[in-house]
Amino acid sequence: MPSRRLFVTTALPYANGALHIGHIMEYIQADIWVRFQRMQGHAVHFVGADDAHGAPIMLAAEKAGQSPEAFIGAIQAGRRRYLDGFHLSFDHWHSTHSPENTALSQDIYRKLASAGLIYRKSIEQLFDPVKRMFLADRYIKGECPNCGAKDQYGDACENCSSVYPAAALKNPRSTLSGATPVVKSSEHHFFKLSNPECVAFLREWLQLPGRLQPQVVNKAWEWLAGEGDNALGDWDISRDPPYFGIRIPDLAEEKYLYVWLDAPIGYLASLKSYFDAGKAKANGEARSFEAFLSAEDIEQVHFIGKDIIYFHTLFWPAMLRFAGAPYRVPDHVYVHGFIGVSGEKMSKSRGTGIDPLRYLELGMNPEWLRYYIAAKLNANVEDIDFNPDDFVARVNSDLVGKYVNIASRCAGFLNRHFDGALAPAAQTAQLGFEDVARLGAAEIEVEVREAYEAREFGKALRLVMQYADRINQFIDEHKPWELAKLDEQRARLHSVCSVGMEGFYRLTILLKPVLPSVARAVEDFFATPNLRWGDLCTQAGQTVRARRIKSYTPLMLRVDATQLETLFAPPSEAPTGRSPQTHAEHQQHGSPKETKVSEPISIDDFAKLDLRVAKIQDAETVEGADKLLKLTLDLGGETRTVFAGIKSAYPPEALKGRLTVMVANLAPRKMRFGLSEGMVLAASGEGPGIFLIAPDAGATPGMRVK
RNA sequence: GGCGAAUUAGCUCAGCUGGUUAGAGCAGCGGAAUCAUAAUCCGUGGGUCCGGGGUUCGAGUCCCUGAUUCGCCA
Repeated sequence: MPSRRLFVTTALPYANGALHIGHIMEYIQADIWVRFQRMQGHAVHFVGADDAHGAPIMLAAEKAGQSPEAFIGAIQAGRRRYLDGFHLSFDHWHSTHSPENTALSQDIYRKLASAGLIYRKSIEQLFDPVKRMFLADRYIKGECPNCGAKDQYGDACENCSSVYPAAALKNPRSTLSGATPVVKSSEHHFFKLSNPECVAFLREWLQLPGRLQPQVVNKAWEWLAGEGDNALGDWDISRDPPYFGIRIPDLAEEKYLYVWLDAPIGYLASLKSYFDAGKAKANGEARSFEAFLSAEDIEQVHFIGKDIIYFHTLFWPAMLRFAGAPYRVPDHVYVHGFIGVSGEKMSKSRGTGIDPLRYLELGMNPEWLRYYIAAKLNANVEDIDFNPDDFVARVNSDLVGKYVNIASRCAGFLNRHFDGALAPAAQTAQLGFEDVARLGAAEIEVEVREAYEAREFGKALRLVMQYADRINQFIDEHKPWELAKLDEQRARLHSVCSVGMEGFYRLTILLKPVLPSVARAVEDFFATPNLRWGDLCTQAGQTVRARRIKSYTPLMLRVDATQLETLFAPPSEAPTGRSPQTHAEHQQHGSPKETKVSEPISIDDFAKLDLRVAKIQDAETVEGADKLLKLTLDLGGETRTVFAGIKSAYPPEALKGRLTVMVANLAPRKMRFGLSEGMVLAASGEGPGIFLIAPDAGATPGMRVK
């Protein structure tokens, strides 16, 4: 069988914030697919990188008092914890702010220019005279020219839905400096996407059967085939200084490539860096980066979220196609939906998100999440929902109750009575059991394989769990616990438990793409390293390699409901300006608010907050909660109980008698440990440490903070 | 406003090109078992397939229309 050679990427996370559950979901999806491909014996080169350029990062760094390089460096340094924590098997992780990306981006720019696809045109834009920079629509606010609504962004009105150029806003102001912007013109560089040859190419590229999901083709086709006002426009790919990005080459004037041009090139930059570091060679790829990239036998596969279809199905293939060799167009762009929590869209500020790092810090098993997400994923562009009760039920029932339980219920007998040895195949055959585990696997093997290949993970896992059901039924039917009481049934006992174990072994292979760490433990348990798909041994007469087990220790624990409670406990620290779920932060005007400071609110909004000075009467640890302290707060007459996630920062004794500030009108929240009637304010950042807010001397409990 | 997607049991979801009494897992209920991390096994109730029209011998599946939700566009 000719091995496939795959170059796989996930969307590059924007380097202005921590990874969130949406990123992790995408990485899990891609990682499962990649691990599955590796188990088939295919060569996979799986890379990621940080998307590190653009105005939002420049401004965020400035605000943090850091150089952009230092800022993105700190963000990038934090990635490893997530990638390792969730068993994400990237072969390499790089950054778009790198020599490789500069060289490749400039090379692609030059090639597009010499292909005649880049032209220059002067455009007028609003300019912030204080910050001395041009303002993207997201940095301008004013009154809607149509309905007069206040505080509208520079592109569209949220109130009346009308659209307008930023310059049309009444009383515009820069959200960066507060200054009134002025109109100023500048020469921009455009990529001529409307070029007939380019459009023709895209039509053909989009339509290749199997390249894209049908929904994605339809969407892209809509953009491509638009006419009149909906016609596909050319793409503005330059930015004026100050800008954190890559210089446009061969140009006296200082201009930069728009971040969305160099971001996808980051896929290639990461691959190049991976080759240059010798890792490709170590991974069995002898060719050079250029030779590999342009080779016929390579499949280039991108996993992305639905928010960035536009860039990956229009600009990206067009850029690559018209830049020419050694660049090649993507073979597949696989698109997934978003993940929500309990039916709500993700929102850190509303406390409904799941912080992946917190998940890990609570000691929750990453493979629970991998399994749960896999069980809900299919090949469609559909949003999925994280439902805590569903999560507990699925993980505990499928993984612990069904799968791991099989090993647990057979291992005791095998170790006690047979010193861990599995029964010889011949004996099992003689008793008529030989085919139960093998046939069960054989029946689903092709379907499971095809489901993994097609990213229908939910379907794959449904089939696998059916097989686990069969093995449990088999054990139940033959009742080893009764056989164990009768000496003359020894052979029968041995075979029944061995068949159960062989079923467990095969289940492990089928689940290995999803549960790599459990699989490793099982490989050790059977002393059969590096299980591959072929180890299923589903052909008639085949027996699995494993013939002996070690002593059994629980391979996976049940989800502890208190962990989930804590995971969803309202963050007691101040909201930390997390990035939203989308991967397209730096271009989506729909979600511009999270870069550094939250969207402005009115004084009325603020007035809704009833902040009070509170005296901490009592503070105590909470049994069963790793991070919580139970605080009894005196509001000057009224007493409140609040659970705060500050245990790591403050010993309870140190808090007693202190004054702090609490949100007094926060809706009470029922937690496992009791009712929390508000929250205390504390500061925290990317690094460790939680810092409780305290009023100056003289404040007394019950005073309102405003 | 235009275009598109979604809406199936308490929960999470399957249902391919229209074809017999609409399925699974979990939860529920009733039993069995006690090897196993109270896991497992057997049985069972439960659905105007969002509403309303229509096409058809036959529609969850196709068409029209309305509602809700979510996208994209302008």
